[in-house]
Amino acid sequence: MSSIQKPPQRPRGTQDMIGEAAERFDHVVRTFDRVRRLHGYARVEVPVFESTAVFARGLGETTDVVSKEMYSFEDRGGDSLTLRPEFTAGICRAFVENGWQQLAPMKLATWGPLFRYERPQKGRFRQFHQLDAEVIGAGEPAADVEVIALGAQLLAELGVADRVVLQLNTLGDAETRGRWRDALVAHFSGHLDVLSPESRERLAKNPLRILDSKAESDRALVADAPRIDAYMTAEAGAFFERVMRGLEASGVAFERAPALVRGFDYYRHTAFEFVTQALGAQGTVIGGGRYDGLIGMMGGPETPAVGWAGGIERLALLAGLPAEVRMQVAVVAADAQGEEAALRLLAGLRSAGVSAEQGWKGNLKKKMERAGKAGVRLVLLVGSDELAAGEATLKDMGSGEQRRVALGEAVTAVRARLAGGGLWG
RNA sequence: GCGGUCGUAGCUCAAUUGGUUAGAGCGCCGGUUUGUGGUACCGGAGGUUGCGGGUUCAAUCCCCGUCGAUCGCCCCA
Repeated sequence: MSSIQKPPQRPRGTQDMIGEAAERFDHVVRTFDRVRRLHGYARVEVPVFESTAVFARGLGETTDVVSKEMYSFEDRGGDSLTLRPEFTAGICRAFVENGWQQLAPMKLATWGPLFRYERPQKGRFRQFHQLDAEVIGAGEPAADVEVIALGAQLLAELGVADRVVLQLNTLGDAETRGRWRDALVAHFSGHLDVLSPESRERLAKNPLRILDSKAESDRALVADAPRIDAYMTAEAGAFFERVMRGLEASGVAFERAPALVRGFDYYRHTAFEFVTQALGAQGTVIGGGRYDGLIGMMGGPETPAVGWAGGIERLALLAGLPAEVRMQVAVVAADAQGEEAALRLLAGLRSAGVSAEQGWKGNLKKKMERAGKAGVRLVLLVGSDELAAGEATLKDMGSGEQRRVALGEAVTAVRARLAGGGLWG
């Protein structure tokens, strides 16, 4: 007889969550869902996997995500598919495919799992989860302000705003970005001998990246590298100016981060990150920017857009535990005769909107013990004694007091007690 | 993909310079007589020391590999 030799193990970089971790995760998602409604973002659902080309073209062929981190596979029909490594490209694909430009401007929000084949670390997983917000079809700086304000309020509602700062930069328009890039390449190319190996690599792939190099040897070079402001077109400069003014008017604090550069090729103009010191190397909790060229590049109508993604695991690590959610009432049958009455009470409580659990395991003592551990405020007890009088016993687990109530009024009595704080009796 | 640290019960950790039945707290299960929880007392289950090799009379401890976690790099949320 053969048996499984080793119990299966969860794949590297994935997680099983229960208890506190699961509650924190859920708390982030629920807070996001509440706040995005306040801001008028509609829910959008897109597939977890797409044709590989959606991401390969959208993110830029040379980015790490595309060149070595995608979970790509061939399905049985021979098509190359990829588990989504980010949200934006898929949403844009949907926008183009379904002709959503008729609905523009659209404010969309979603959340769910993403996949990247990376070496796991604290706050970095192979299956991870993001919140996502996009404003599509709006080229006005007010849209940038709008979407950033959503992030700011989310952080405030999660109670982490004091540990997170908003770093803001602009990459300018296509012309600005191109000229600045050329200047940077020229600057760094003149000092190849000093440049760190990592940055020499970046020079070819994404020279802007060198600006936030952590290598000691790059520091001096970076310090006198050309700054974007010198290459900014008048239009791009004015745009950024209006974004900053808008944030100030919205009460969103930020700091200018001239070295902030985002990874994917599609970013233009505004780039921003909400960053914390509290999570080590993975300090970016929300990141995003404007990507005016992406939808046109995908074959759709030229459509400006801005958006961001937030790491749920990272936010959950920062945010405190939500207020404890506990069962309000436990219904307990004292003996076999009380079981049906207990089920009736349970159903009555639940349909009246009272969270209720039943004790079904063990003797009465055990059931009470479990009720105590569950932290319920009240216990409704029914057995043959109570039934003989058409009543149930209502017990307050805080004070230990108990009294009889008529079966027909038990639900009302429970609600009054829960709402009340009113005196017993 | 690169470098460092770590891996003992469900959880947090112990175990003298390698030495014989690997311990504790918490948690879990049961009990302290009859229909009542939280505190207290008693008892119990649970570990092939991540896995696989090697050195040794003897390995949780030393060596190698592997898997996983963790810190930094890279990248990014």
